[in-house]
Amino acid sequence: MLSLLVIREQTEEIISRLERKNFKDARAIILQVLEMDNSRKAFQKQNDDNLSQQNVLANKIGDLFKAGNKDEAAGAKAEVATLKAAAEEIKTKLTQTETDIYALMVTIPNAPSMAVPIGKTPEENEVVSTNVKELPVMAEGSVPHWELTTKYDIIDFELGNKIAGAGFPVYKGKGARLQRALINFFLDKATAAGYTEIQPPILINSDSGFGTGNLPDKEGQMYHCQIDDLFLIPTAEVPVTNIYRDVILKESDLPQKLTAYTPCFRREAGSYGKDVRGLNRLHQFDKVEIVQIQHPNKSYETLETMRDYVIGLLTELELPYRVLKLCGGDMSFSSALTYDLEVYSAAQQRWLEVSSVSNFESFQANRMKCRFKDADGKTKLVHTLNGSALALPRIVAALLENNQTPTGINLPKVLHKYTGFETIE
RNA sequence: GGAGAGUUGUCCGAGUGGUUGAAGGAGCACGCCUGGAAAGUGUGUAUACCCCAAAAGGGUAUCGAGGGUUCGAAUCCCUCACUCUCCGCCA
Repeated sequence: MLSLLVIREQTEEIISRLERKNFKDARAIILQVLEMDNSRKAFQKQNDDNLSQQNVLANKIGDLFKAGNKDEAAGAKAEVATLKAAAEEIKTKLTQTETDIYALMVTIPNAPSMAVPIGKTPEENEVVSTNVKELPVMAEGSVPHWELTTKYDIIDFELGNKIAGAGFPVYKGKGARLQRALINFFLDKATAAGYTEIQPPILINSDSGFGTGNLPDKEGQMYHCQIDDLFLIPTAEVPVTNIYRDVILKESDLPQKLTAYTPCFRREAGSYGKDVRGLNRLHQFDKVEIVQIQHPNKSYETLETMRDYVIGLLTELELPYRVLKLCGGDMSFSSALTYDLEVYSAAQQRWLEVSSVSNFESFQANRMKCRFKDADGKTKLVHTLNGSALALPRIVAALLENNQTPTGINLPKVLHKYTGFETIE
């Protein structure tokens, strides 16, 4: 969530940034937060003063008892009782105000960077770069990936239905091998780029879910193991970023760069139709994630680096891609600036999102209490960033569709040493 | 799953009701000492919120988490979480 300090100090800026995300009544809500915070301060002052007096009396009573002065001690006890009675009401007001502020704060999305394009729908996202001059047209006889997977018997959706349900495909033979190859390729590349590989838990508790902004309100997106009150991760971002929950780093520790491969689980409640056909949208999928914890002054240049890193992956995979800077209306709740990377599927004649790279600024850090000590010894919130590098299913879909020939699918050269084969036939 | 022990600051570790935010030690930072270093020595070394224009200074809270007893709790009671040991089960 946004930090109250920032809201207080940069009120106008925050309001105009929130308006960029089409956040309704941004001004009214921010001003309300400030007003509530002012009453909170007043209540806290009263409460602290009251407690302070109680402490003074408690010490005095101790001394009186030692001196054997029981009568005076009894008088002081009566005074404390009076203070306590008064404290109860103040304390209630304070707690209530804090609860109200918190309830309001968690509903406020992150304020977008001023670089975010204004807009409401995905059509208003800004294309910032692409390696596609003209949209490729598929050769005659080309088919979408869900036909190819059956033709070559590499992914079995029906079998997955039997075992778990729709959206849980079974990868077989070269299909399974291709998954493993991509995971290794992505992890090797990330390691070479300076990221430390992590294998995190793929179940998380609610504190972790809160830290990255997946809870509250987005429970519906995650699978929940009720007996143990644990959630299956929707992305490695959650366990990996939460490594830094309640941590105070040294300035020299920044940046922290981590990568992790995990399966990801998403309920995708309400999704249906041809957009979810085949590999386009799954309940379980594989993804390699990159995460950075960075100094606030450097987070945006880091975001560019991470975006370019992902572009490098797509280039090596020889896929047609484009990079979008998301407009205010299409951004996630927690993000301050997001680049989406999409690959073109000529067989489906549509762009498929394969990566989302975001700077959360201090939004997650504030929830997680991840801070660093700056040169002056002051404790400040870090900035967190992450990106998919990459999500497998749509990459696989694009690889299959774009590289199909009548006799088989030719895999890009970089993958050969990982797969151990060059074509799927 | 059964039985027992434990959870204190960056770390180790004292502390069973009264200036204990917390002894002592280590580490770290800065200074002195030194030709330089080690040793020695001095000082400092949590987080959040609040008061104060700011600094200085002050207040409140925090000894796993939450609740209770008490004028007063790291210290007593209850609940929960986690860790360790032994037994059982098991990839």
